[in-house]
Amino acid sequence: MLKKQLIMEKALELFSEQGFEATSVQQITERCGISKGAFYLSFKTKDELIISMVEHYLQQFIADVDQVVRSSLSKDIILVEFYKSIFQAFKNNAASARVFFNEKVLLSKKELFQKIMAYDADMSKSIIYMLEQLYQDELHETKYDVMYCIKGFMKSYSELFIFSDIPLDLDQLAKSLAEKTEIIARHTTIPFITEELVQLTPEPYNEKVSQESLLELIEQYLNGLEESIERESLELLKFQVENPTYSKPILKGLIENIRLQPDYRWVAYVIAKYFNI
Amino acid sequence: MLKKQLIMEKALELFSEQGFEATSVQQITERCGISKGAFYLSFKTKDELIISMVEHYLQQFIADVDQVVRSSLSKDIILVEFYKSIFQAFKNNAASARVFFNEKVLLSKKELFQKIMAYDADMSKSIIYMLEQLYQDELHETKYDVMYCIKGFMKSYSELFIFSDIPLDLDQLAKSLAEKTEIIARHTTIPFITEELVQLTPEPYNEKVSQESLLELIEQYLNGLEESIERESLELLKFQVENPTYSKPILKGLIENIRLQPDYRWVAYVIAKYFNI
DNA sequence: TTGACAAATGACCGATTAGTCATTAGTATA
DNA sequence: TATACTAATGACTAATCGGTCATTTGTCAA
Repeated sequence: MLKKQLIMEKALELFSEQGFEATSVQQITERCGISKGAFYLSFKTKDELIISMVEHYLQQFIADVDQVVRSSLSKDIILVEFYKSIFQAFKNNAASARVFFNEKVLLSKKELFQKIMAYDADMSKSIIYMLEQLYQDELHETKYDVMYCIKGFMKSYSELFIFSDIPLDLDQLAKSLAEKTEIIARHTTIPFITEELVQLTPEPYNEKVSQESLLELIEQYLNGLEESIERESLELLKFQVENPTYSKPILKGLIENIRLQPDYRWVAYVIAKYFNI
Repeated sequence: MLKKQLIMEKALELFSEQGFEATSVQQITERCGISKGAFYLSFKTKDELIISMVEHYLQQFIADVDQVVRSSLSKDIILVEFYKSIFQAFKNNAASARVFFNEKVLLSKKELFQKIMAYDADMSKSIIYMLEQLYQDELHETKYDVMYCIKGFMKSYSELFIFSDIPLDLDQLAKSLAEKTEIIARHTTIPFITEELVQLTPEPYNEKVSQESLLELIEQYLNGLEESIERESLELLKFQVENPTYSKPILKGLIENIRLQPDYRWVAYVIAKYFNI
């Protein structure tokens, strides 16, 4: 487990410097100070490595954003907090962002392409959820356009984090983009992304979380967790997946316990989705 | 010259299908129906090929956009025409866009990275020029933010062309984005990209066009041009570069002649820049 | 100290790559 | 036809790649 993390860290550095295809397994193992054989004890192939890395990064990102979106923050600050969490993530993981948001070589690997599209759809859903909470019926036809604009702001402004090292005022940035979003939401009258258009775009194949696969996921995360409140919470939740008896508030509380552990936000996100919380 | 074009075309197909690194020179030559040796008569290395392709594509794109921006279209339609030209380019070159706007492997090649940044800066300048024409002093501090938003819209909405084949109404799209741009420009009050921030970002090394290099470029384009009004115009302009005597309107007229030939928009753009037109 | 097992090694393999160059094919001139 | 020149070929090389596996090293309990 630790070896896997080491490899992923060092590989990220190298991919960020040279790109995925241009980095050899040899180079990765050299930087890790391990042998080539040891690499293949952790990952079956080089592709499995990059897939794991992409999943890890995107899962964190999506779970982070979703947490803000589903939080009970008041309407007037939720947009600001939304942007803050996004760019905080960019700042903290500039190297990852460089590799995964840009290196679309990844897209030529069909398995990854599917997954990335699915994660992107998750992100879209979170944004739409936020917009619906914020504006309810005020946005008639322009909901999806506002969502596209938000994603455009993210893409455009994230370059500041990816291509330069200038220290940036995240609060100011978040405020500025929140205002822009607000303005677009309030004033747009000509929609382009209509409901029909959304229907036309092929729904990315989003593995619906089965009870089985969720139990497997939880088991996997339990392995990395020593005796603690978080572990107990996760164990309780595992039983609940098999045999639900607790009320929603209790479930939500248990999930929040898990979310406190940064590396466990993804499993919290998936469980919350499973219980529709 | 023709061989080069053939190679670039077929290579684009393959890169679009498999990515750059995953495509071998062998595959390219096979699809072209030529030998491996013949490839190396046209390009010194595989890298030189991808660099040429990126340059060709970006040059077309930038020259197209700049033409609209510098045109004498009335203020109320220029934004719409601007977006129309951009997405027309995306539509016509979806394959190129797929490869060059996304495959940022390219960025790991430092020479290309520099060039792409320089082209991006050209694009930014065109957009800023347009905004200054449109809003003059009405935009105080938010000029650069509006520019970032425009680039964000481009990035976000271009996905529709890159990841799906749904037929899209370009007019509607252009109108919708023009409205959004207008709204942002009129209402934004909280800037983030300040003049100082722009000063801080390292000016991309933009080869200033020397007389020599311009003459070389013109010569290169003259080779591909048979006897015609366009050729005569370009020849006249060549003499003007060496020894300027004509007035601006005449120069502008000659440049417009060149621009009529689609493949020659780039040289027209560079000459116009040289003469400050 | 021994023996049993797991963890880790790195030499090795077949496949593939970018790039070269001696050779040939094609064409224009005399 | 003979000569001279360029355009084009593809077998070849040296290097590198992802991945394997017989072997060694390290770590336990007995």
